[in-house]
Amino acid sequence: MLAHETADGTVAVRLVEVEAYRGLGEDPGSHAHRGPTPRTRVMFGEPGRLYAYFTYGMHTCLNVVGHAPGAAGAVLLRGATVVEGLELARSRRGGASDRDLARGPARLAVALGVPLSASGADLLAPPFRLLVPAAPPTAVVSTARTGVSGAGGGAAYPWRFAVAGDPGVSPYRRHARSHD
DNA sequence: AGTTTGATCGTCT
DNA sequence: GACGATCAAACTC
Repeated sequence: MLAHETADGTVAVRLVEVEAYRGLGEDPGSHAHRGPTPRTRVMFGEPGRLYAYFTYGMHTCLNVVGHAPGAAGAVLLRGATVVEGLELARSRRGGASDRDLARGPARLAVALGVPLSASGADLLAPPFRLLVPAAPPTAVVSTARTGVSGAGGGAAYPWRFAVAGDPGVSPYRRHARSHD
């Protein structure tokens, strides 16, 4: 579960879909594939931090940095259901259905009210709160990652993990520009 | 210094 | 199912 507190209040979500990315040549789909850059440097640092990036000219997506010592990597938060601050999440998402409030990585960032500038923040300290449920979900499925182009998008990297059948899981989409 | 591309979403058909 | 929005980072001269 991840919570974020602002002057407007607190929104908390239960994460039901994530994707894993690694760095340094091990994972062609990762932003950290070619080593650290100003944007991705946080992926090479302390686990438990936020890696937020801006994409498609208008969207912010959130990752939790997490990897073995000396490695690099992060987990993209792709889908969630709102468990606290429902009214605030609704107002931020302007008219979307309750199911769609945090169903998708960019929607999730909007619902939580996390700005791009928060990248690098410690998710274990205020205004954030990140915790693992006492009873982890049992029916977790792994599939190919969503929207990833090139070699990282195939079945070679089945690093998308979702709670089976949960309404907060986003629909699978293949990469927008992969034609045949 | 110029070009390309995207870990997406909402809207329209 | 298809497409446009919109811009920063990364890549190519």
